[in-house]
Amino acid sequence: MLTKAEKTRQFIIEKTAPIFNRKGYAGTSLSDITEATGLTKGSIYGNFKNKDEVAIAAFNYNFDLLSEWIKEKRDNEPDPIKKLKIYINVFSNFTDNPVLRWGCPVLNSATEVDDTHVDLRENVVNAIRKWHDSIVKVINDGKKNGFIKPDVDASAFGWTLVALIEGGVMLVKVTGKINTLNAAMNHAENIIDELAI
Amino acid sequence: MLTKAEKTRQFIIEKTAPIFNRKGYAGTSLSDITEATGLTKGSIYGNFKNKDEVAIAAFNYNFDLLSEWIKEKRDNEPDPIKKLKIYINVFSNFTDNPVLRWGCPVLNSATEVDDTHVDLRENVVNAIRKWHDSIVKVINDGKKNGFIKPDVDASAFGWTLVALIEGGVMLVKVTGKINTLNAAMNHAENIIDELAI
DNA sequence: TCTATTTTATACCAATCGGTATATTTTGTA
DNA sequence: TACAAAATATACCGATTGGTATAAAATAGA
Repeated sequence: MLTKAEKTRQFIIEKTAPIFNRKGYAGTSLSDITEATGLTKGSIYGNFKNKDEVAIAAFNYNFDLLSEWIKEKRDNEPDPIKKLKIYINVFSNFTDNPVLRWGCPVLNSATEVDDTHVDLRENVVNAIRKWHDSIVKVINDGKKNGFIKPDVDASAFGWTLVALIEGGVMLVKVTGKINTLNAAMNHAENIIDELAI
Repeated sequence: MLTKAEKTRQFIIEKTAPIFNRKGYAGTSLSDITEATGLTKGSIYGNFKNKDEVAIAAFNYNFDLLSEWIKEKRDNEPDPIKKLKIYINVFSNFTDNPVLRWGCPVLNSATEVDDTHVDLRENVVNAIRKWHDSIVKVINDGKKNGFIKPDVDASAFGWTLVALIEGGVMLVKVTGKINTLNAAMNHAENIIDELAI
């Protein structure tokens, strides 16, 4: 059974995760946190060491939520080509996703995090690596099962795909023009199709 | 002749531009500005209305510096395919560039700027548009002169290229692994080659 | 139900934030 | 060189920042 504190901790994470994603680490203040939760500073600091710890928990919560969203759709799809297109689909329809609606946590955190927030940075790098690994795995499985060309550089393709997605998300977020993201995602779909044997 | 104030204004911009690029708008404080310039608040506010105005001037200074860096190399190159590859080359060797060494101003500002900083946002959007336009122009000129396939969607290609570049820059900045950017840039080179007739 | 422990609230801290009124200094010109 | 105007420095403002010591309240086990 969850103790009161564990429940409160989870409650704080859930309530502040969207705020950290939207306003960033530096942009989210303690008063933002107390306001969103209805709790006081004493309660926040009783459950977290400092703001960094809340930020890290919030980032991981956001990333896990997004990963789960993708994983569900991906696992229902046997064809590796279609598996890869799930990523494109999710980000193309980013407004449907409760996390992405307020921006991509990876992109938002990645640009903000500098050398002063070492712990948060480590978590972001780890998240990106997990994401990349999941793409590489789909490709390698696809090779094994004869769906994807054996000479494809899975790692390089993975980074290219992530770059296209994140760059596209950045463009649509700042310009407000969906065609910017669409252009990048259409291209991504094309290069995914070219992986097929 | 430049008045004293005009010279000071320029001096403030030059000294703070790298800081705004590295630490972001919210992350750069007035004391960062006074420290970097050796001036006092009074002098800063005598030449700028507020911090926003300094941030905007710094962003435009960074972007113009980067644009000029690219334009010089691009104008020396008659072949449109090679012209396009200049963009890739500049970002691949981002450590050589005095602006990019501290991050891409477009990427850094784009993710941070929200609805509260309308003016800065407008400047960022404008910069991205200029960048996109310059790519579109190279492609259209290339079509006219028979170097580039006539059925290429110049606008879509431009957004795809920008997405690849910015996504790649984000990846290398946060992971510290150059192969992430290289993968995206190698792919970009390939799709540029495919434009050729 | 009593009590020890955990959890939350209150009240405060020094430091820093962006910004401004005013005094001082520097500048360009007559 | 004198003097008005422009530019810079000083000293301050209230608000907010992240954080903490301690008191009050809620919880859980006996």
